[in-house]
Amino acid sequence: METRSDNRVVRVYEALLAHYGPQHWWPAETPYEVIVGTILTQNTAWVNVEKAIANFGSELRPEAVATMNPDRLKELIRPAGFFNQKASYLQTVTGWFARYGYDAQIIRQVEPGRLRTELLSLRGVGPETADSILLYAFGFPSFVVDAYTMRLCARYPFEVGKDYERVKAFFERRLPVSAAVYNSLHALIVIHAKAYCRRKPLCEDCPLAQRCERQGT
DNA sequence: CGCCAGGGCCATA
DNA sequence: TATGGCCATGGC
Repeated sequence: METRSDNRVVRVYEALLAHYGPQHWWPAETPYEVIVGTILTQNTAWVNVEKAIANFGSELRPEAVATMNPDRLKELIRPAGFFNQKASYLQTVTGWFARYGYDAQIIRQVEPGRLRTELLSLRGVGPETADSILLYAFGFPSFVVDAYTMRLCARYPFEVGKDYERVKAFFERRLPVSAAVYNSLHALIVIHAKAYCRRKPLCEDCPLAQRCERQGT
């Protein structure tokens, strides 16, 4: 098991960075908006999340969502799909945020492992959502693994299984402990997947073409 | 039309 | 541990 001596992950990162340019996520104004986005985007196209986010108007604040009528909340997030469960999930994670006074600065003082455990205990927050909140809402160096990351691993190929925690550790062991790097690489993986996923011609110019067995998808 | 998107929960074996 | 059904909308 190579780790630091294994720079394949860094090479992929550098190739994607050179091809697509620096990425800075998450598209949101506040940490709470990131949290809302992580729930709404679960198995959902981002364009639909944007519609739902827009419906909130000035009520995209934890204080407003916490006390909002569930039926009204469902109506606001309807475009994002799965609105029955997601309305419940949103109020649950908002309740978690309330434990810290809705204060991102306070949360940033807490040990991230403890926050991760708390988040994972919430109904509606799985590993990807928890890591997205830690990384993109609060800036902790917690690498996010999503379906695109799994595909990259399978096709590049990186020989790591499909267990979430194993894949997460695989990347974290091979990258500098840096929220900026984790943020950038996850964003690049998604950008890359969107660019090449399900394209007919398949990528002659794919930045990973040298090693990627089956380009595209 | 059918497919699926920046998942997660739950029941079943 | 590991599948499979389920949730729901909108773009293509």
